[in-house]
Amino acid sequence: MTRNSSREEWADQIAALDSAPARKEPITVGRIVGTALELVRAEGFDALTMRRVAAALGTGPASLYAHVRNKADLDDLLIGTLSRNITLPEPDAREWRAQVVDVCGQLRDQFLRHPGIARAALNAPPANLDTLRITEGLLALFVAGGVAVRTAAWTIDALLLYVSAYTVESSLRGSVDRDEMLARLGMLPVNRFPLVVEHASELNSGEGHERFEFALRLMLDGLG
Amino acid sequence: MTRNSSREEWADQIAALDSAPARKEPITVGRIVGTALELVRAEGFDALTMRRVAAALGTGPASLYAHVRNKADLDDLLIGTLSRNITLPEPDAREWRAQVVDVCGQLRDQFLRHPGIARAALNAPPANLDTLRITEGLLALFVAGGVAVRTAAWTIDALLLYVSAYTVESSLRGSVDRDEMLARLGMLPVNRFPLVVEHASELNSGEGHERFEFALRLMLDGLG
DNA sequence: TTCGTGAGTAGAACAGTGTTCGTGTCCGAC
DNA sequence: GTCGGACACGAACACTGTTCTACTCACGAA
Repeated sequence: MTRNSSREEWADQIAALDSAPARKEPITVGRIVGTALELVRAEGFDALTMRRVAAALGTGPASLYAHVRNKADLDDLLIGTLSRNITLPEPDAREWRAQVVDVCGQLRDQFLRHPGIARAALNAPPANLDTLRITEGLLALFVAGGVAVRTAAWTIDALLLYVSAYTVESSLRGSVDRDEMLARLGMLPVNRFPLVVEHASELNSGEGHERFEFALRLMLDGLG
Repeated sequence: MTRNSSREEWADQIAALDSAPARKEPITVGRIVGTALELVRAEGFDALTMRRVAAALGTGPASLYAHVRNKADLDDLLIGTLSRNITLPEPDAREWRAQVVDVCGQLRDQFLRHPGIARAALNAPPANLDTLRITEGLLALFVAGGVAVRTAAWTIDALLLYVSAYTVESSLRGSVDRDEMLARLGMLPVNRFPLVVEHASELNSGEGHERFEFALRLMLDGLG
């Protein structure tokens, strides 16, 4: 050990006075998922890169691959943790439909709180344990409502697909300029788009999540 | 001009005997979209790269940006051309539902023929002229069926979202190992997933596009 | 106490990606 | 015939996910 190297060590130790407490806590899957989720919440799904997560943890991207197989694997973990936040109600045969709508609403809100993450939900494998928990819970609601299992399974499939698609779309149009949209529709040639032009305002109607709940009711009211 | 350079020119001219006819035809938006679509059809949406498209056209990626604003712009053009392939039926009040199902089926097939392109459809701006043509056509069918315009508009929105989500999902699971899936479901703890385990086969049922048509009927049968 | 040993960490690099800059080149209109 | 402007494109930039390869360092065995 030369004098120089001991000097460097000395400097490192001094620098470690600040960074040590951050460096010391080991990298775990939990910390990775946590910072990733926070990153998505703050800057959207496109900002979620291995480098950004690693940097937020004070390290390089290579360190993450000891705990996570892939970026795709990380995505699955994210939607898993999101799914774990969903509370499944005790089935009540008299208002099972409202309970289903509530669960879907929870999912929607979880997804919208983390803009763009629904894209990961569409790509996630259907065998994920946490999403299966939701499927189980929804299935129980349908069974309580007296719906045949096969019908219930297919309806649940459609519902979850719709929730994902809805959240994907509505999280990338951040508060659409409805006026702008109406103006554009107004510019269309009436002979080619008679209905669209005439009912432009109806096409763009729907406050908050009206369209969302409408679609859910559409699928549920035909059952039982 | 040295002798050498004229030699090079000579060599270039000889080489041009083959590449000239390919080089001569100018790059147009149509040729870009065509080769891009063919690329997606052959190798999937992930293989759609500016570089790949440019290479297939015998040039570099920079050349594309004279005709296309973005990759996102190219994606929009692609789903535009796909939408233009949809044939809209003349509304028949007696079987308007079947007509709607048919149009959605055309869309589904177009998307599945180009695996993964549905992801672009979800991100496409709703003001696209070609998709508005489809909206107009569907709206006409609903109006012929006596459905209120606002209800029709919202239902169409839900339908198109579902079609996109369905095709996204079913184009990335290339012929799922249903046996594998059933085996995994069988390994689940019965106390936590009683319904899923018991009805595993029902959960994975559905041949061809049965689930697809079921979901469409689900949304349509509640109307009118 | 000393010595591995193996898991966890991380720097550097690779093959890709979308996109832009500046230079070139060639065709058509004056 | 000459000029101008649209088009084409090589090179480069800032990114991305991922892997290779060293390297540290705490823990248990001899």
